[in-house]
Amino acid sequence: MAPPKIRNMEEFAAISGISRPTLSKYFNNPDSVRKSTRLRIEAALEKHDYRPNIYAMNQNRQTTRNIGVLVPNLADPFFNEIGRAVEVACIEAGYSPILLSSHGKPELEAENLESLRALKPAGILLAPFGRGSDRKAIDKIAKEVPLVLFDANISETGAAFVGTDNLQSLGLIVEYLCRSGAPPSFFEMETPANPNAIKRRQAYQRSMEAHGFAPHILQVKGSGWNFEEIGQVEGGAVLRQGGLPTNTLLCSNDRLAIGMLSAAYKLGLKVGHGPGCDLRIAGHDDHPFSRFTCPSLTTIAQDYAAIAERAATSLFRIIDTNERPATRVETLFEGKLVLRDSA
Amino acid sequence: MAPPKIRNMEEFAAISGISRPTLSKYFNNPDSVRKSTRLRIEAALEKHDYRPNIYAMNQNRQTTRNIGVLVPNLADPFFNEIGRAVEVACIEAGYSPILLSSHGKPELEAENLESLRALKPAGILLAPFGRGSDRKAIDKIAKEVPLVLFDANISETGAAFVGTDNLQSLGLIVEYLCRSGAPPSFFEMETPANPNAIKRRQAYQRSMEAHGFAPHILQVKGSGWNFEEIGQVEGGAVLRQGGLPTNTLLCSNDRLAIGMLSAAYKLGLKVGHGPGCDLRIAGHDDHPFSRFTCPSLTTIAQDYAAIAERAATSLFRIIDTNERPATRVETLFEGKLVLRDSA
DNA sequence: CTATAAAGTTTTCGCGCGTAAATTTTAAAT
DNA sequence: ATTTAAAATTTACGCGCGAAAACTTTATAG
Repeated sequence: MAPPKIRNMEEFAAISGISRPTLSKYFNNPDSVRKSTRLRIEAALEKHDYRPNIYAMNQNRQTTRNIGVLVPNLADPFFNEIGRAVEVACIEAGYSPILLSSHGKPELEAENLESLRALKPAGILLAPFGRGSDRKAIDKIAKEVPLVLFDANISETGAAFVGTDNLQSLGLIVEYLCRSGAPPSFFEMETPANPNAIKRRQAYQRSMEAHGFAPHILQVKGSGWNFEEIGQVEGGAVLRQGGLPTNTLLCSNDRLAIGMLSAAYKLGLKVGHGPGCDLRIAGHDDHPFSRFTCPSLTTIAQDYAAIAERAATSLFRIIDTNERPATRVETLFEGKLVLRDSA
Repeated sequence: MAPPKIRNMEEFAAISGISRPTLSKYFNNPDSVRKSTRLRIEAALEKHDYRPNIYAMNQNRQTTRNIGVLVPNLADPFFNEIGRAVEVACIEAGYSPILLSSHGKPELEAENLESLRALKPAGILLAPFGRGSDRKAIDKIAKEVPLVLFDANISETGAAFVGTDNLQSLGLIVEYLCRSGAPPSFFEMETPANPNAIKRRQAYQRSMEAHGFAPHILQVKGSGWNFEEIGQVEGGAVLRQGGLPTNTLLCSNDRLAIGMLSAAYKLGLKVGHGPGCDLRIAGHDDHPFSRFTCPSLTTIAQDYAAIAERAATSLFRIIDTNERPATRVETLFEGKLVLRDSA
C-alpha cells in the first residue's frame, strides 16, 4: 500500500500507467478491455485500493447498475428469504441490488418507489402489496424503469410477473387432506390484502368441488400483518365456538396457522393426524418456523429460489435487450407438499 | 404539473424565480433560508415536482446525509425490529438511513462496511457479530467515519456502545425462576459468537451464586444462526438424556428456547409452571414469536426502542459537533421480565 | 511483411451540483 | 427615515467522472 492515497481516476491512471478513459471503460465493464490490460489494472488495484467515486460515476450515466428490490415486509421470513435470493441473483449478474422493505405499510410502498426512482435504477423488482398498492404509482415508475413483479400479481402492471401457482399448490394440499382424512375447511382473513390469498380461496373452492365436497370457508376479522395474532385470537374463537363441519382446517398461510396452533394448544386440543388427535391444521408457504411449531406444520413449500432467480433473469433480459417484451409474461412455479405432524 | 419537465436546478431556479445557490441551500437545509422564500420554493415544488440529482449532490459534499445501518441478520426478528427503529430515528433526524444485513455471515460484515464506505456516509450504526467480526475492518472505517455500536459490544471499538444490561436482565429472570420454583440450568451454545451470550452466561453464574445455588451450564454443539434447529436437536438430546439437576431451564435466547419447546413437545413433556407440568423453560429477548409458542414463552424483553433511539442520537451528536467524545460511553438499558406460560 | 481491425491514448467537453466571494436586496431595529 | 445585519443574487470555479472524436499503438491473420 502506498502512503499517498489516490484521490481520483486521473491519479490512478498516472500511477498505474493506464489512460483514464481505458480505466473508465474497465470500471463500467471489465470485459470491455483486453485481457492483458485488465490484468495490469487489477494488479494496480491490489496495490493501491482505489475505488471510483460512485456519485460521480452515476451522475452522467443515463442508467446505473443499481437494481431496486422492494418487498412489503422484510420482517416476514418469506419475504426475507426471497428478497435475499433476489439480492444474490443481482450481485451474481453484476448489478448492485438495493433491498427495501415497506414494513407492512402500503403507503410506504409508493414512497419507497419514489426513493428508488431518485437512484435511477436500471430496473426494479417489486413484490407488491396487492390491494393496498398504489397502482398508479407503480404504473408511473414502470413507464420510466423496467419493472418486474414477483410473489403477488397485479394485472397488466409491470413487464412480467413471477410467482407460485396457487391453483396447483392448493389442489395439492386439498387432495392430500381429503385423501388422508376429512375434507378441510378454509381459514382466512375477511379482506385479504394479498392477491395470493384470494387466489388460494378460489383454488380451495374449485379443488373441494372437484373432489365432490362442499367448500366451507371461515373468514375472520383482522387486517394488517399481525397474522399470528389474528390466527390466535380469531382462530381460537372459531375453535371455541365449534360447529366446524370436519376436524380439518386449512389456513391461507403458515402465519395464520401458527396462531391457530397456539390457540388450539391453549384450548387443550391435540393437533395432528395420529390417534387421539382432535384437529388437523395445515398451512401454506413453509414458513421457517413451521418446522418448530407444536406440532410441526404440514404445509406447502413455495419454490422461492426459482421465483427469485426467474424474476431477476426476466428483468435482466429486459435491461440488456433494452426493450419491453411484446406480451406480458406470467410465470408460475409449482408448490411442493411438505408433510409434517399437524395434518 | 407542467409538461416541460425540469431537468436541473438551474431550470427550476428560472421557473421558480429563485436563484440557484439559494435553492441549493434550501435542499441541503430548508431552515437555512428565510421562511418567506422557503414557502415560495415549496409552492413551486408542488407545481413542478423537481428533485435534485442525488448523485450530483453527493459528489462534492465531503460528507453526505446518509447513515449506514448494519445488522448481522435481518431475518432475525430482533435485528429486524431494532434495525427498523434505528431507521425511523434517522429519518426523523433528517438523515437517509441505508439498512444492510450481513445475512448471518460474518465475512459479509466487512464487505458491507466497505460498501458503506463508498457511500461516504455521515455516520455508521453497527450491530456487530462480535467474535466473528473483523475487528481491524471496523477500526479502519471507524477512523474515517463516526461509528456507534449497538446490541453487541466490542471493547474499545467505535465511539460509543448502546445495549442491554445482561447482568441486570439475567439477574431478573434467575431471581424469578428461583423464587417461583427450582433454580434453573442454563442452556446455550458451546462457542457463542455473540458477546451477549457470554455475558449472559457469566451473569447467570453470578446470579445463581448470589441466591446460594450452584450454577449448572449445558453447552451444546452448533454454530451459525440456526438457533431453533440447534435448540430442537441438541435440546432434545439433553431432555432425552435426563440428569438435569432441576426441572427448570433458562435458555440463552428465545430462539434456542423455541427449539427446545419444540423438542419437549415431541417428547410428550408438558412445559409450564402449573400442576402436572414436567418442565419449565424460559428465554431471553422477547422474540415476536414467543407469544405464540406452545406454551407461550416466559422471557426478558429488551428495550430495543430505547437502544435504537439512544444509539442514533449518540451518533447524531458526534456528527453534529464533529468531534469524537473524549471517553467512549457505554449505555446499558434494563430488560423487563415478561411472564407467560412456559415458566 | 503487410493489411486491417481492435484496442489504447490524447484531448476536450459537459453533467448537476456545492461552494465561495462580491454585490445587491430585504427585513428588523434604532 | 436611517442604520445595520441578515438574506438573496450574481458570478465564477471545480468536483470526478462519462463520453465522443481524432489519432496512435498493438494484435492477429494472410
